[in-house]
Formats: sequence, structure tokens, C-alpha cells
Amino acid sequence: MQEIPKTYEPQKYEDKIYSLWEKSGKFNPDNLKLPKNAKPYTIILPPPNITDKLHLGHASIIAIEDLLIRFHRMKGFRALYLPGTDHASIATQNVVEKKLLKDQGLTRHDLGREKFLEEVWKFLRVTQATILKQARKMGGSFDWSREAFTLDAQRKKAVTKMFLDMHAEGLVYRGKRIVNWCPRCKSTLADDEVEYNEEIGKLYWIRYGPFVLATSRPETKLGDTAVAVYPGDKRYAKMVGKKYMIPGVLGEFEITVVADKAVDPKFGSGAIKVTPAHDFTDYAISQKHNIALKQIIDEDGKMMSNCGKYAGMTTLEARKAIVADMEKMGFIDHVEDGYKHNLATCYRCGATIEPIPSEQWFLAVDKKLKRLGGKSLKEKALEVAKNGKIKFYPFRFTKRYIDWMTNLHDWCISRQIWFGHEFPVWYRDSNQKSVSSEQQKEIYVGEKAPKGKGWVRDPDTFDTWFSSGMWSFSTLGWPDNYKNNKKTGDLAKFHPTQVLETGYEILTLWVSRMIMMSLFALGEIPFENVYLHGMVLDQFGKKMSKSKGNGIDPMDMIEKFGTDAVRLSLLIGSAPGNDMRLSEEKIASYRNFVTKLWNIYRYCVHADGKFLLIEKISQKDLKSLSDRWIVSELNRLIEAVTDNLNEYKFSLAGEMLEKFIWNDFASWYLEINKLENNSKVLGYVLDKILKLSHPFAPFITEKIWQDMYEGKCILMVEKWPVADKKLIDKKAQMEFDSLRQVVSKIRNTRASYHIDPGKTIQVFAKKAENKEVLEKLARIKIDIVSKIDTNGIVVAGKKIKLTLAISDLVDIEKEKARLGKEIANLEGLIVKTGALLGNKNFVKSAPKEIILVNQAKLKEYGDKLKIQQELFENLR
RNA sequence: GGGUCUGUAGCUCAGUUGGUUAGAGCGCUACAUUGACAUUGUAGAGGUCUCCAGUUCGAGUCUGGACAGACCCACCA
Repeated sequence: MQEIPKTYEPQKYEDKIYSLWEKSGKFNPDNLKLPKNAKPYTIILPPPNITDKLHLGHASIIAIEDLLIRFHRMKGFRALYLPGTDHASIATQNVVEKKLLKDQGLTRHDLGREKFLEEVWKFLRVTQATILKQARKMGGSFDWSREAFTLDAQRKKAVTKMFLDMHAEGLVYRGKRIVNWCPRCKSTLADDEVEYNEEIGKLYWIRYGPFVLATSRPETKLGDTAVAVYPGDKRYAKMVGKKYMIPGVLGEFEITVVADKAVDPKFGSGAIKVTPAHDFTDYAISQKHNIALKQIIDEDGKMMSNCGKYAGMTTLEARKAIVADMEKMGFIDHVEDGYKHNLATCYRCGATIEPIPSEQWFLAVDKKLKRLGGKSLKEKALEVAKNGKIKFYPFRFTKRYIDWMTNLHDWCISRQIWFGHEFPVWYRDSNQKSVSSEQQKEIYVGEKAPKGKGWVRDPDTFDTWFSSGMWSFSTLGWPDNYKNNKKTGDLAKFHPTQVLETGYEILTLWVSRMIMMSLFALGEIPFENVYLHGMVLDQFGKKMSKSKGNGIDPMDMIEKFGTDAVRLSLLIGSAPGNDMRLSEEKIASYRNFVTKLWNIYRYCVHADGKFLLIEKISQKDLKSLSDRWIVSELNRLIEAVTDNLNEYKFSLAGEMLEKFIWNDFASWYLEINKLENNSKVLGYVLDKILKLSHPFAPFITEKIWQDMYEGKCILMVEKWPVADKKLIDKKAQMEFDSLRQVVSKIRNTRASYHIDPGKTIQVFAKKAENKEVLEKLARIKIDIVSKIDTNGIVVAGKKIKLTLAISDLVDIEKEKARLGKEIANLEGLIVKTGALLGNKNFVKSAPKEIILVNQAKLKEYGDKLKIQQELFENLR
């Protein structure tokens, strides 16, 4: 037998073990030897953005998902864990743009579309390779043969087909409406890509014809076409429906007065100016009341040519100039300083959002479709959450999903970003697709450019969520694997997937879109369960970010402590859906646990040169109380861990494992085993521990397995243990526990009186409730753990009483005080429990079990009290 | 403005359908240490479970309210 090193060195083994798994081909479920009817278990990795390397959030995703995959693979499922990456169009474009500006002082426009995209691809090849390498480091059992990228050829096919199908159904349409426009990115943003930051500005009260009204954006007065008031507002009742000429800095203009509930009568003067082209509320009002729209701000965020002398100014410049002019012309009533309001900014670049009317592609979420049984995407997506076809963990996120979905508007899917999926759309004239252009000539929607001259492809690209929304099925070969409404190949085998596991922060952005897309394309849900984890925060509870410099790089931690320690620290000590704090200390403590496991193995092999792992054990092999106890404890653990994992309670399962391995097996059983030498039980327990721990800590468990079996089989594809109920022995557990308590008491006394550990203490027992217990106490020689001399044990009569021969070492007064406290405590408990049992209502309504427990308790307290009292008396 | 979550030991958090004297890790204190493990062991101290009211025989757990913190959604001109 080879000498086993004292500590487990993850850096030495992890890469080798990973390639062993990979080479075995078992990551690919097609290579698992399974019965034909084996159920599939699929998780598709939420694709990390190729903007950067992996962070702890990703590490957490992989730890959880790979745990589920390994658990189910061992349980005999056709487990598929499909890896991939996301092109993250706008995010990536911005990262590369920033880099370009920094390195070469160039903007993307300086470079031109083609050259710029080359830069993007150069960049993403590097980050993508890094990400995939890091996913391997995390130990993810990914089927690399199915790896996907949201912008590769197969996914391009899928996006194109999806758009064409949706177009054929009239689900996507081109429309001009107000959009969130980022003047810096020169692109639209989805509602949820807009971030609101509180800003303190000015509120201008302006004289506005017959009105005085308050606005924070006086420059938009140039685009006003109405004034709105709250319906029934007495101050303005007579004016509603009438038209007024309003004097302005560029002369008079006409407005209509309308009544609309969107107006807050308590704000300002209760009347608001309506600028339909540059405000969402105003746009909605104008639609309802049929009011004209006048655009005055262009896609550069500048005032348009219809703004007279203000044309060409940015909105901020125009505001200054217009306010100055208004001042001169006496339009300003007064200006309120320190006005708090929320400023809309771009979540990618931070520039101020300008709402402007723009021609874009939209996805109609309320349109009823034949293929959805006459329901709309929104209705269908709500239905599957409400009827529990898709289950959310924790449950509370169901409500958040439903609320969000209920309020969903048509989704703007086009972006004026260069990097992304192109639209299968052509226009006859390239100039026609300008945001400010009023008219379109010819549009052609199709896979390839139509014949004829002058057709130019739509320069826009898809919202990145459009392609990631298809992730659950585009990765499984849709549309090739979907003919005549029938799934074939991987799609038939693995869709719908079982679990989508992701951070709760993208529940709305991503999860909801995947649900709609899958319902549309396949008429089925994309996944059965949605498990949402919290964010990983630093030790102070702050969000980790590069700018703050408080981020922990998972790869540094793996280098330092090993992957298993990182995985364990991400899995244990957190609750689903709640944020968790992580510190280096926590990871270090799990490294210690891994070392513990290693040394358990080391002990087993050292203790018995012929040590073997054992699959099954029978009653005959259990030679002692401690054998029966640990085996019983273990089989209960198998049940509990399995149940908890089935319920997504990873933390609880992990904690139980840890406690069993460390506190029961290592601290107690191993010590006793040093005297009993039952290596069969060691082999049995270690076999189960390795299997149960494998999904949590795959590397060390596999390493030990490989060493034990000399490479003949792989733990990753071993069978998950099933509890053997015949081996659960409650009596043995109770007996052992009482022994543990005796030992603990002795240790306690020893420590309190500072008794030299080298000295042996004599233990006398006068009466024995159970003769056997004391005999066992002697037999398993617990003096190894507490150094007592059991020769002094005397068994007589019914009750146990242990007296330690330590009187010469004991501080009588101190001991009396301690016993007095204990006696008072017990007396209190007896009164309390007695009262409870004396309560008629309790006896009437409490379940029998609880009553029995309390009766037993009362008796136990009484017995204990007697012992303590006798001890107290003896001290005199 | 609407909503969700969190509040348990010095710190970080568990606590499954209400039912043992409320748990763990870290930290702290004391002691130990050559043979699986100093990445260790043993023991100890430390909690009016944020507060108030209610339901109940019984509340950390359920209900209502208050306070504090985090977040989400909507955005108000």
C-alpha cells in the first residue's frame, strides 16, 4: 500500500480528475448505460456573458446546477448539463468600445461596422475561451459535445426562423412609438434596461396661456400639443375639450385641454403640459384622446430643425436658453429649487435616456393566436405559472413573475447595435431606415435578400434577450429538430428541461421571455422548475463589483483552497432566494472539511492494509453497539440527504453531511474503531459518505474512489445510495447517545476542575438502570476519548449513578454552586412540565405523541434532579 | 406610490407541517497535543428569537400593527 500524503492537495489532482471524467464520455448522457425508459434530467447553463471572466455568481450557479446534475446522474437519470455562452450584444459592444477608445482613441464609428465587429470577435474569442476553461475548473459535468453560443450558426438559424414564424403569425410588427432612446449608444432600450437615478433639479412654474403649470423640462414646451387635467377637477372643468392658443418663445401654438386619470391633481397646479413625442405618460394620453404628436428631439439627443434658433442644441443647452428667454418674456412664474425626481439613464453607459418616437420592431404580447388556443403569449405565460406547470422555488417568486407578466407591454426587440443577430428584413432604400424619417417605402421579410436592385438589409440587430429567450430549445437543435409540430432528436429527448437555475435578478428579464418563446415555438413550457438563488455579497453585505474592488475571484479561491471548498462554501449556509455573504474565511473552513474527509480515508487505509470500500453490509457484520449506532445513523442520513436534495434544500443536506462526517463518524466512531478494528463498517460508511458527498465535493470524493479502486470505475456514475431500513436501529442510537452523554459529563467535570489529563479518573456507578449499558461503556473503552478508569464501575440495583473520584481535586464551594444552579433549573422545568400536563386543554387537544414526550420528560427531569440532589448531599 | 424579503449568540447564518431546556460555523475563554487530521481535539461563556397586540393548551414559527435595513416594480409632468 502506497503512503498517503497528510493533506489533500487539490491543485495536484483536480485537472487530472476532470479529464478522467471528460475522457470517460459520461458527461454525454448518450454514453450512460441506462435502461431505455430512464427519465431525462436536463439543465441548460444560463449562458454567461462573454464580456468578462466568471465571477462568484457564476460559480454559485455552476455549484448548484452541477450538484443537481450529479445527484440525478447517480440516481439513474439521463442527466444532461449543457454549457454555453451569451454574446450579450449591447454589453459586449460597450465593453469593446470602451477598450477601443482607451487603447486607440477610436470610436466604433471611426472604425466602421465591419472592422469594429472584427474587434468584437477578437475580444470575445479570448473571454469565451477563458469562461469555458473556468467552467471546467468549477468541476461542472458539462456535455461539451453540445456546447452552444447565442450567436453561432445554429442559433442564427433559430433566431431567423423564430422571427419569420412570428412575422407570419403577425406577432411581430413594425411600429412607430415612443421608445427609451440612449443618445450615446444610439439605440433603443427595453423598459427594464432603463435605470432610474435620483437627481435633484429644478421645477419650473411657467405661465402657460390661461394656466400656470409646473415642469422639470421646459424645453419640451416646443413639442406640446395638449394640456391635461384630472377628470372632474373643478379648477379646470370648464376648459376641458376646448382649444387654446399658448404664447411661447417661438410664437403662439395651439393646445387642446383633455381630462385624464393619469394626471395627479395634487401635483403642481393640477394641470400638466402634454408632450406626446417625448414622454411616456404624455404619449399614452395623446393616444387616448387622439392628439397629434410633434417630435422635437432627434436620435442624437439634440433639438430638431423645427425648433428655430434652438435647433442643434442638446436638450440641456436648450433648457438653459429657453429658460433665459422665458424669463425675459415673462413666462416664468417662479422656480422651485431642490426638486427631487428620478432621472432615466442607460443601464449600460449611464447616459440620460431621451424618450423619442422611433420606428422599431415589436413583439405583440396581447395578440391572440390560434396556435395558443386563441390565447395571447401573455395569457399563456401567466397560465403556466398559475396552474403550477412551472414551479418556482422559493414559491414567493411566483407572485413576482405573475405581477410582472400581467403588466407586460409589447416588447421592443430591435436595437441599433452593431453586434448581434441581424434581422431577416430588407428595405428598398438604405436611407429609409432613419429614426427621424417619416415614411417607409418597401419592406421585405425573408431569409435571403429579395431579387432586384437597391435592397439593403435592416442595419438593426435583435435585443440580446430575443436569442437568449430561445436558449432552452435552440440549444437542443430547434428548428432542425422540429418538423411538422413534432420534436425529434435532442429536442424530443431533453425538452422541456427540468430545472432552470438562475439569480432572481433576471427572473423578469430572462425567465419570462424564455417561457413565452418556448410556448410560441413548441407549445410547451421550457422548464418544469425555476430555482432562484440570491446574490453573492461580500463579507460586509455589499454587492461585489470590480469598481469597488471587493470582488472575490473564484479562480483565486480555487487556486488557494480547491474547487471542492469553493463549491461547499457556496452551497452551505444559504437559503434559496436569499442573498449570501461570502468571505475567504468561510472558504478556508470548508477546505478544512475537505482535509478532514481526506484524513478519514487516510486513517481507514492505515488502520487496515487490506481496507476496501463495501457496498452492502448485513446485521452479522455489526459486532458492537457502536457499529449498530453508526450504521443506523448513516442510513437515516441517506434518507435525509436524499429528501432534502429532492426539495432543493442543498444547504440543509450539506450541513447534515458535514455534521455526520465530522462529529459522528470522525470524532466518535473512528476513535472507538481504533479499539474495535471493524474495518468492514469503516468501508461501508466511507462508501456511502463518498457517494453522498460527491455532488457537493466531486473532486476529493472521486480522487479517493480512484485510489481505492485503482481506476477501475468512476464514482461520478456510481449508484446513489438508498437507505436500508433494516439497519436503522433506534435502540442502539438511544443507548449510544446516553453513553455519549456520560462521557461528555466526565469531560465536562474534568475541564471544570482542571484535572490533569494524564491522570485517570475512577468512575463508580452504584445503581444501574440497564446493566448492559454500563457493560458496553466498559467494553468500548471510552477512556480513549475521556481517559477514565472503568474498573471502578459497579453495577447494583436499577438506577445509574456515576460518582467521580475527584473529591480531592474539587473546589467544593464551586461545585456546590454549579449543582445548585442545575437543581434550580431542573426544578423549574419540573414545575413547567407538570403544569403543562396538568392542563386539561393541553391533554385534550395535543397529539398523543407530544403528551408522551412530555410525560417522559417529566420523569427524566425527576430522575436527574434526584441524582443532582444526591451529589449535592455527598459534597457535605 | 405599490410590492417582496430580512431582523435569532460578538459576527455570518440555519431552524422543514406551530410541540424536547432554540442550533451550527467563525470569533472569544480555558485546557490538551508526538500515530488519520495543528487544516486538530475537549470543554465553557454568550440569546427577554427587533418591539407591541392577537389566535392557540402551546408561537422563533401563524395573523395584524410598529420600527429598522435590503431589494423589486411603477414612475409624477
